[in-house]
Amino acid sequence: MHPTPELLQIIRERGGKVTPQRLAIYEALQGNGTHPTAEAIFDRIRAAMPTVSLATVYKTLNELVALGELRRFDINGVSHFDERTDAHAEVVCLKCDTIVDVASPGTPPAPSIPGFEIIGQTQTFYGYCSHCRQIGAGGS
Amino acid sequence: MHPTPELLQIIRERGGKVTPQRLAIYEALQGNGTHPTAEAIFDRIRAAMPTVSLATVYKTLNELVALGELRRFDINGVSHFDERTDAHAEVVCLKCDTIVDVASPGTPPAPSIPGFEIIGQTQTFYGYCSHCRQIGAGGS
DNA sequence: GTCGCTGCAAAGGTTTTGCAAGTGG
DNA sequence: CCACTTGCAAAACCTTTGCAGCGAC
Repeated sequence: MHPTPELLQIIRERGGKVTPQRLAIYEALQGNGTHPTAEAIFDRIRAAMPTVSLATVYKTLNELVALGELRRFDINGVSHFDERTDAHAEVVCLKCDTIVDVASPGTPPAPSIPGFEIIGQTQTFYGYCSHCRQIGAGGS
Repeated sequence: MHPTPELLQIIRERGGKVTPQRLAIYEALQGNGTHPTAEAIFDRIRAAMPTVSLATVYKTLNELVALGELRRFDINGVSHFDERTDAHAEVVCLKCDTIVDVASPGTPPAPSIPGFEIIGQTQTFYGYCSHCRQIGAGGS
């Protein structure tokens, strides 16, 4: 994702408007290695902007996804957003659904599938975070 | 995922019962590189078992996930199920959401995160399949 | 002043749940 | 027979949509 000033320019160039809501959402996304949900972003900006609506957050996030500035993916029926669109690795806790970016242990080469155009990739590691392991993440 | 006979044994050992529904669902999952949705499984077994319900399919699939026999993940708000739980690579079409397993171009080493227990991994490649590219998948 | 954006509330689609009836062991 | 499962339908959940009013430019 581009830094906020560039995002504002992109919006302007497309005939869009720079609103306080967009600004707040862009800022809330910057420097995030935690892949927040729409609701997490919502809560974050509501502190400074109590009247903002969840629908607006969704619209703005989807807009960024359409612009290729954000990657969206679902975990257990909930959408998460990743400001990184380049190849990287992430770790997912199967219990609390927390997702954390990690240093890629080595970018694997892209496979060649005839006719398929690859535009991005991630490595995903599943497991249990230290917090959930202490609570007890094993069977049942 | 284990082959059907072993799955039946696992169910029995846990005090469960071998029902025609479970049998049909296990069979429908075997040899699948396509990561079907619950509804896809539902349609598949309904041909031979018209009275089966979608709720039963969900319950059975979730049961297999809890047993570690199946991996579940969401694409655009819809759950897909993968019979492979080992490290492998897959390709996702961003337009039609089709997911296909591919030969892993090389399994990357797992990163070391203190306290985090890694139990599985996948490499995911995003892009557009040949079919969707012909229709026109670019911006718009 | 215009056009796009916001916020509200209601709709939409998928997945889960509760419970009576059915069935495997 | 008893306990586990099934199937139905309703509930729950997240996300999207429609529209009137507001605000950026």
